Amino acid sequence: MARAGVTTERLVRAGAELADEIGFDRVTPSELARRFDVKVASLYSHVKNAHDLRTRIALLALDELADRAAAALAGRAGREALVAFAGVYRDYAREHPGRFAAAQLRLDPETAAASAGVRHAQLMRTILRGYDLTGPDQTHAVRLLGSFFRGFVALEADGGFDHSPPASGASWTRLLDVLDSLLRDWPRP
Amino acid sequence: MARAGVTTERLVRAGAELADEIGFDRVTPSELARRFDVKVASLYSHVKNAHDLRTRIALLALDELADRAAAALAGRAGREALVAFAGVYRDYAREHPGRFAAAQLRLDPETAAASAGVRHAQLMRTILRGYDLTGPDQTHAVRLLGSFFRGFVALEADGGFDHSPPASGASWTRLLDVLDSLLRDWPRP
DNA sequence: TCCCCTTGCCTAAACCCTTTAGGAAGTTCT
DNA sequence: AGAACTTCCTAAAGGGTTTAGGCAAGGGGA
Repeated sequence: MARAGVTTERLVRAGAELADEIGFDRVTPSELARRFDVKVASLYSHVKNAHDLRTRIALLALDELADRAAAALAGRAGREALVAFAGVYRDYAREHPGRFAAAQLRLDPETAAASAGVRHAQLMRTILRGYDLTGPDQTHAVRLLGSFFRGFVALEADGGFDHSPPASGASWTRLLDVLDSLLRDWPRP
Repeated sequence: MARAGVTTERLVRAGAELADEIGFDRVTPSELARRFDVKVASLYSHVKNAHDLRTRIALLALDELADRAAAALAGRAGREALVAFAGVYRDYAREHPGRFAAAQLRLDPETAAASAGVRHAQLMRTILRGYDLTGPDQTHAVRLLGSFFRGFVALEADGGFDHSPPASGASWTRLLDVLDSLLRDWPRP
């Protein structure tokens, strides 16, 4: 009987595609098996279980995102870096809604520690090198940016900005300006 | 045969409790039926289907949140209002993680329009009455606050701030100060 | 080349969740 | 009490998840 050539690698990659097509929550071993024209049970040699599959997709997404962010930040600083990083983040969410949803899967602490989430934190600190922030306030600023990016993109994805002007893109651009200004002129405690 | 006294109301309320106990994604008709000591099929007289149940829980959470926010904002303005609103939001997420997750369920446009989400937007505008913001920048500011609140609380819930100091609470307090300062001194375009 | 061993995929089966159809028992109103 | 309605039930179909056990394809070694 001919082999379909399923591997963990290909499974995860296909799962990511599938997530972008039909939504991360509908990515199931069953659906994937259908796509590979293989019986469901066959997947369980490559992936521990459904949760394992979803976790691997999440890790893939985090990795891709960190790769793009790193590329975008190369050679930039300050405002330019901020805008570049933010653009990567938002574009990824729009191009790959399923992967982006996956990236927000809650990971258990050990998995999270080994994930690209750590790289993300590092990259954010890189952005701030262009501004004059030190000590705890640097961490606070990282958290402000991270929260804003994540919150904005999530709200946008949920259509939260659709039913009143201005368009979400206008807010995005303007708010990046505002944040740049805030970082340059960070209030003293 | 004795009746269990199931109603849509009690079902949704129990579903919300359940969400806080075991997570919103694990709230299922089956689990609820077990809690009410009733056969699963019996629920379908009170609730259209699983999705309907989840939507109702989401609407309940949005309503509760708006109620609390409205109460907290009464008689406050400016910085005080900002801190009060933010506190309500974060406390609710910590006290009721399942309900909070439910509140972020993606609703179809009609349902969303009829939800308390609209009240939320209104309340945020109330906060800004204490600051000197008009026109599009007022909307941008609302979106900044909404994105930050949502993003921060989500990241905090996912344990994103757990593995490096300072504690997330310190960032929260400090960042509210920073945002207050930003709103008072909003940069010109 | 032949054998063997690993590995990929299969069948079978158990279990749980969702949803619909149709029926019986309890409740309410007249 | 009888009619009408509501609540809850049984039965059954349809999927998704997961494990156990088996057959055969493909690669490595004698």
